[in-house]
Parts: sequence; C-alpha cells; structure tokens
Amino acid sequence: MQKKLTINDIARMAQVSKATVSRVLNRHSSVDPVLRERVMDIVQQYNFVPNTIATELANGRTHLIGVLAPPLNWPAIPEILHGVSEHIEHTRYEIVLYSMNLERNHSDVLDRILAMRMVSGLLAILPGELADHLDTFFQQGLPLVMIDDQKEPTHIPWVGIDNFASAYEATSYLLQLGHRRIAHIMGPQHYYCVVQRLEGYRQALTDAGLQADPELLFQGEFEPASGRRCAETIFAQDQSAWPDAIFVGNDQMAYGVLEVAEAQKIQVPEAVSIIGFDDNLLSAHMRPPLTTIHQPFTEMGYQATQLLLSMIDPNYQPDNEQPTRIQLPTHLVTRVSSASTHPFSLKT
Amino acid sequence: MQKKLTINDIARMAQVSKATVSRVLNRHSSVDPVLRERVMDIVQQYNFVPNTIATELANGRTHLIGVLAPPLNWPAIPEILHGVSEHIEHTRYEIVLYSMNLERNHSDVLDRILAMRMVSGLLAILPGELADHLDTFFQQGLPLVMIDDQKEPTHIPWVGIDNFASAYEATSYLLQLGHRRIAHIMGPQHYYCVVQRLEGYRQALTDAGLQADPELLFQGEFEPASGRRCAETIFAQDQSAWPDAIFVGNDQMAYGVLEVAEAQKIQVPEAVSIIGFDDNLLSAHMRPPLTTIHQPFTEMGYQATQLLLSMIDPNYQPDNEQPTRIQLPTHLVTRVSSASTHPFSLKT
DNA sequence: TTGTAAGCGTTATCAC
DNA sequence: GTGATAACGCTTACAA
Repeated sequence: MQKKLTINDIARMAQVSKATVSRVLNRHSSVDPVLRERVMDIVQQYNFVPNTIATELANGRTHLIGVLAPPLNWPAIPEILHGVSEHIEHTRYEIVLYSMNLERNHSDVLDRILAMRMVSGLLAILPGELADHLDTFFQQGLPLVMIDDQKEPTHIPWVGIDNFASAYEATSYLLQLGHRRIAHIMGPQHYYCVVQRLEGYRQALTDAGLQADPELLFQGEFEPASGRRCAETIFAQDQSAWPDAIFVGNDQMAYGVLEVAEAQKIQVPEAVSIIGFDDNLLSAHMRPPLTTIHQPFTEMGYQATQLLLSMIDPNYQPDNEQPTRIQLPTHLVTRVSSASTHPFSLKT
Repeated sequence: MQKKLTINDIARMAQVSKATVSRVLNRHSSVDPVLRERVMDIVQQYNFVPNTIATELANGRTHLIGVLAPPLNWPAIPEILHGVSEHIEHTRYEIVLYSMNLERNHSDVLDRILAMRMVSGLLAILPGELADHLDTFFQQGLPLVMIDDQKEPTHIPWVGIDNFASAYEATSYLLQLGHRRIAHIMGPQHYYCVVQRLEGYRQALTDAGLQADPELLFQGEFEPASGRRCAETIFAQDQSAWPDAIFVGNDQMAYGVLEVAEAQKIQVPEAVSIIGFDDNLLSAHMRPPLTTIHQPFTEMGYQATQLLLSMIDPNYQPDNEQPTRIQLPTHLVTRVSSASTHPFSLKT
C-alpha cells in the first residue's frame, strides 16, 4: 500500500499551516473562503482522507461501537444485527463485532475489550450471564444498551419486549380456541423472560377462571433437544393425561415438540395445538407451520442502536430517575399448528 | 468513564521510564527481571491495558480487519460470518463489519473506508459489482480476500467452491436417477458461478450422450420470485413438454419452484424431481425437503480469514506466479425432492 | 483569520 | 539494560 498523504503534505501543497487544513476539514467557520477553496482543491485532487486513528487519538474518542453478540448461527442474532447495521450505516460510526463463541468468553475478555478503549459504546445482545459484569462498566460511565437481556431489569438502558403480556396473549389465544388443558414448556428459570412468560401464562389461565395445573408445567432449556424431551414425557403418559394445547417457551423447543409429534404420529393441531414464542425464520416452514409470538428482532437492533448513539452524543443527559426501557410490541402469528377444539369450526 | 491510567502513570509508580514499561508490556527480552516484576505488579494491580488507539498510531497498523458483507438477512451470510468470527477470536484481531445494505453503497463508500486506514485487511463477501474496484486496492498492496465472488477469476486471493464440478455432480445425480429431460434454471449470467454451473450441467448431459435442450434452459435472478416465474412458464406448457427433473441454480429459486408445484398440485418428486444449489438453512425444511448441493459457508469464512491474516503477517511473501484460490469441497445432500424415475425403485 | 506549538498515549531509536 | 526523546498524524489552545 503506497505511503499515504498526511495533513502536512496537504498543508505544504496548499501553502498554509496544517492547523488551517484541519480547520477546513472539520468545517470550522473561521477560515478565509479563499484559503478554504485552495485547501479543498488539493484535498479533492488527491482524494485525501485524514487518518482515522490519529484523529481518534487526538480527540480521545472513536467512532466505533462494540457489538457483543452470541454466535451468529444462533436464531434471531442475524436479524438483530441486521437492524443494528441498518441504523449504523446512516451514521459515521462503524461496528466492531465481538462474537462470543466460546463458553470461556467471560468477564476477563470483556475487561480487555473495554480497557483497550477502542469503542465508545457497547451494544450487548443477549448478554446473559455477563449482565452483572456489564453493570459495573455502565456505572463507570460506559454508554451501554442491552438487547433482550435475560436478567432482572436493571437501570441499564434496555430494548426488548413485554414477555408477560405476550405470554398472556399466547395463552389467551389458546383458551379462546377452546382449549382448557394447556401445558407450558418453559425455559431456564434464571432468565427473567422465562419467569415473565410463566406469569403471563398463569395470569391468562386465572383470568379465564382456570387454575394452572403443575402437572402441565415442564422444564426445558430453550433448545430443540429439551423440547423433544418434554414432548416425550408428555406423550408417554396415558392419552387421557395429555394436554390439548402446549404453549412452548420458545420456537426452538417447539421444533423439538413437533418432531416428536410427527415421529409418534400425533396429529398437530388435531390432537394437540402447539404455539411457540419468537417467530424464528424456520417457524413458518415447520411441519406444520408453527403458530407463535412474533418478536421484532430487526427493529430491536435498530432502536437499540439509535438509543446507544444518543447516549454517546456529548450533550446527552442521562435520566437517572427513570431507567430507559424500550418495550417493542409483539404480535401473534397464527399458522397451522394451532386450531379450535371444536371439530367443525374453521381454523382461525 | 473514569480517566484511564496511561503508561506514564505506571512508569511513575514503578519508578522506571515509560520506555521500560513499554518493553515489559511488549515482552522485549532485554529487561532486568527485577524491574519487569516491579512493573508487572503495578500493571496487574491496576489492571492496566495500553490504549489500543495510541499503540496503533505508533505502530502504523491496526488489529482490525474489515468485513464487507451483503445484508445480514441474506441467506448464507450469517454462516460465513460465523466462520470468520470463529477464526478471529483465536487471534488478536477484531472484526469491523461493513454491511452494505443500500444499493447506493458503492465504490465511493469503499474508497472512504480504505482511505481512513482503519483496517489492515479486508474480507469481501460476495463483492459482486465491487470486485473490479477492489482490484485496484489489491494492486496497491491492501491485503484482500474475496469469498465466493461473482466475477471472472482475478489474481485476488479467493475462497469458494468448484461450481463446474458441483453442477456436474448435481446433473449426473439426476441422470443416474433415470431422468433424461433435465431443465436448468440459471441465475444472472454476469455471475461467473452461473456460467460455471451452466457449463457443468451441459458437460454432464454431454457425457451422458445427451444434448442440452435450449427449450429446457430458463433465466432466473437467484431469488424466489424468479423461481416461481420460471416454474409457472414450465408448467404452463402441455404436460408432455415438462421436464422430468429441474436443476435449479440456487436454493432460493428452488423455493419458488416448490411453491408453484405445491400450488398447482404437481407432485414433487413423483411428477418432477427438483435439486437446488447452496443448502441454505431452510432447505431441509421445505415441502418436500430439498435435495441440493451443500456449500460449506462457515468453512469458507474460516479459511478466508486464515488466509487474510497470513497475508497481513509482516513476513508474508506473495506468490505472484500463482494466484491463491482455495476451492472447498461441496457435497450432494439428497432429500425428498428428488427421486428415481423408476416407480418401484427405492429412493436413493 | 492564521500559524505555532503543545498535547493525545504509544513505540522505537538513540545514547549512556 | 535503561532512559531521554523523537516520531506517529491529527486537534486545539494560545499567540500573532
């Protein structure tokens, strides 16, 4: 790569000081139009662009934002990232992608990343266990936004959904279809969203005058295998004990349930209705297509980025009274995997 | 964010010069073990990490590699990126993600990116139209690797697959199933891979003693809609004119074909066998599951990164004789959408 | 309005 | 071996 021009070279050629070149480049008002033009001519002629690293060192701040993400082959992550990049490209910021593939990627890695002071803000996608650790950085003033976290709400700015209301909607929908024995396969209970979804499920049952049957509650791990395991447990029972609908805590586990149903020739939705949560890309293509709660992942990425950049803005005033929590609306997507109990009614 | 310690602070506290601190930090051999320890103690006590920006300015090189990618919601992109990050995390490099969402993102954007000198190398995923422009940067010495490009082979280091051989395999497989009237829906012809796939298709027919029928060649655009369009054209003809198998240029178009077949109640694979190309994530979940050629996208990302970093290595010697072209093996994935013409034979 | 010069936090080249 | 000191390329008081 040929040696690059510096601001000094431009200054020499335009016969001005480098301070003037800098002022021209940074659009400072107080500079003679004549000189300005002389400088700009040279700049354009040589297609000069100042060295970012030097600028950032002088300014003490970069135009990079770090994005801490789970492996990209996880569901929903590409969608979120897509939203992030859609916003970023309208700004002068760039994304530094920290993809945490290994389990060992823990706080020490995070420490180094932030100690290097390369990013001026951090977007943490599904931070999980890291949430507590991130908190200490936030306390120290690091602009930070979490997307769809999995912990108790903190004062860290956050973008996500209303898990309680969404689960309530999912369950109500099943009730409305006429189902009464509604099972729930939940995710790991140390996730806040899991607890919220469970609450929403219970509340919907209560409001319908029913009581949540502990026999119909199953523990999964948010992965297809755990969905399979729960489904096998369920369908191993006498058919009289089967639920007539299952609200599965996420789509991945629902895939496992559908797999078991297909293998055991249990008709979905005729024998049992299934509803998931997330609306991952595959869900519309399942056999049968999965009814689920749609999460606006791309929008989450977009809005989280917007929020983060506003926090980085020099004249940003944090609202210490009320933590910033953006809850995006979800919606129910009805597909084939759920149907009314009434055999003659049309599928809604 | 509290003011950070600098190498000067450490030097003062350890009562040495900052040069010594720098030497300790960079593992220079010539430094008294006693001093080394004194410095390291302070460093650890304060969890000191040198400012990356300053280091990079002094060194004249960064530890960032740029990744130029199409929108993340495109098929295969997340898989490639996942491969990239899997390699990157074992190194001291980080990824700067340039996601080109807008059509307008053209050479000028690229110019700025590279003029800023922030990245020490560039990975271009599906560069498409940008390939020519990238070439000029490569000429100027920018370490550059293209993944799965869509242009004539150049001397730019490249990672991809053998499209000719893969198409040959796909077509041969259909022939082997007993099909004789094999149609091909191809992508835009300005892509090199499209031409290669067409050649492979033709060669396989030729080698089987058949001649490619121009009536059975269709022009698509690599997107589901174009697949639908071609399928509608095909099935609008008298049934006697139908092909008994279709080799579709990529999975996305094959999805469109399957859609039309389902809508028109044309049995796949009984009435017509379908084979795609790519093995995108959805392909295994189509109705019916799509037979296709699997491309090792994650591996492509991994190997491209490895190659790029080796090129960035200071003691890298370019081989001007022979351009670096890594061709990764593909393989045929047989699923339900293809079957033997012989009605009584088992599906292979 | 413009130029001079002092940072920004490192690394690297010198002498010592 | 170690410590001054000059880069690295830019921004920004402060002077002029």
